[in-house]
Amino acid sequence: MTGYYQEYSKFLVAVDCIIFGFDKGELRVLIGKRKLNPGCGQRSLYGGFVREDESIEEAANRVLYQLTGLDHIFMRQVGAFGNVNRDPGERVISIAYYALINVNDYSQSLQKQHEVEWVNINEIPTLYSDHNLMVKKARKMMKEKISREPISFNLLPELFTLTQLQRLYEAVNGEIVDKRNFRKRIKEMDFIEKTNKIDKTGSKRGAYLYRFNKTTYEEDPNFKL
Amino acid sequence: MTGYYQEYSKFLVAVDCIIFGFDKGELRVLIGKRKLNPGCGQRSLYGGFVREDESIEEAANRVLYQLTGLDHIFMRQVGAFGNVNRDPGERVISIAYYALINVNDYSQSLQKQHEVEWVNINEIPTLYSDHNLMVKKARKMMKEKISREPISFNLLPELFTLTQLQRLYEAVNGEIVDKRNFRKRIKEMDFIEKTNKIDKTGSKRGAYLYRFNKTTYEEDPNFKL
DNA sequence: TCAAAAGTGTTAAGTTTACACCCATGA
DNA sequence: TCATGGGTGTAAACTTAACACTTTTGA
Repeated sequence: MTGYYQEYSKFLVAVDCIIFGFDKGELRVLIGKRKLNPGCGQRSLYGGFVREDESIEEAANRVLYQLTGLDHIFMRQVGAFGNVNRDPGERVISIAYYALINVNDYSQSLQKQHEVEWVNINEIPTLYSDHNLMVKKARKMMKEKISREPISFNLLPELFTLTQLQRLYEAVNGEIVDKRNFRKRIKEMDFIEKTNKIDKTGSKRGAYLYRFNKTTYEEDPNFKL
Repeated sequence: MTGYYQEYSKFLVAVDCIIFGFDKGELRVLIGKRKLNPGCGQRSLYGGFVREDESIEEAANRVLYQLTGLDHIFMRQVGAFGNVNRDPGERVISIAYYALINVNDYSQSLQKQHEVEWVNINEIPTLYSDHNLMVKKARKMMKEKISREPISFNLLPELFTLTQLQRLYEAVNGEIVDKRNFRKRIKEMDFIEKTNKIDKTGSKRGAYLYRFNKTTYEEDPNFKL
């Protein structure tokens, strides 16, 4: 023991991830099955313990990488959860992070391997420990942020149609919006660029594909949806 | 050792408090001097280590009580700070909380005893470790919240004038607002009640004192400033 | 009597909302 | 040919912002 603060208690610290995805018009969360005892087999968020040589943010990135094979995932801290008995095994302080990923980037095989599945945000089952609370807070924070900052694009493919983008906002906000009003606002944001490519998978006529231009956004960050 | 998770590392966990006050038209933060080594004597937020028998929220309440002698302080979590080398002594993961108090409730003697002082939010000196970051994030979160929820009253005496309330909003948002427009919006909020008392300390003429009615607010929570 | 803060309404500008039809295509 | 989703503009309602003078009173 070489520390300065020897008289104080130490705690296990974990990270838990609320991973949002958008598919078939639904906002979804990756829910897994707990691999450790106690509570082995219960439905749970995916998480892991923080190691001595990494920051909590690095731990969250590591855990996300373990699960998805993806790097540089958009991620924000939800907060620390530290009730004394929140974990039935032993005291654990857990830091929750939410992440936004494009469901197409996540391989089916890794999904099966880790026994995780996409669950509609409105149909989350009872989860291990206080994970339902974490999901609730993450959802609220994400909803706030998505209307002020252009983070929605993390949930979509690089090229997307305006209808996809609209459905995403509708799913997040839980209310449908008027198509013409929505598109009017999009037109005012120069950083949502129309390409000359057309997506024919969603309709017979086809819809123009758009792209988020980060550089243009940073020149004039006037986002509001 | 009786835990389930024996193979994982444990960490010191602390709480640090960003205590906001409003006085003489200024938004201020309580800044102290660090009592422990390393960094003893440096300017710092007030904090303390989490104990085994308390949640992190309880720890924050305890620390706030130690410092101010006040209970039931309005408090919200800012987030967890967990870089590996954030504390020069030993690895410490710290959870920051911001608190709102009425400066009149805080006795001068306790203030001297703990060697803390109110510092204008725009003149915060370099603080220990990552405490400047914590203050910055706390300020941002508080600013967001104060315009959506009626938390400003925690910074004011029970009875306050509309000018005081306006100055508070101006200090938090960093911009002055039009008096007539401000008062118009106040009038629409029934839970900000005019009393028949008059404060004569701020002007010769005197100004009506108002009060926040929590019950009325909860019946119709239509706050927006 | 005058300096200093309290109190009070109206109008223009800007933003948000409501609303309906034609288009292109594959089945 | 028709069902399906793609694409487009205008007017009314509402919200926000700009703006100036009178009142009260203690020094």
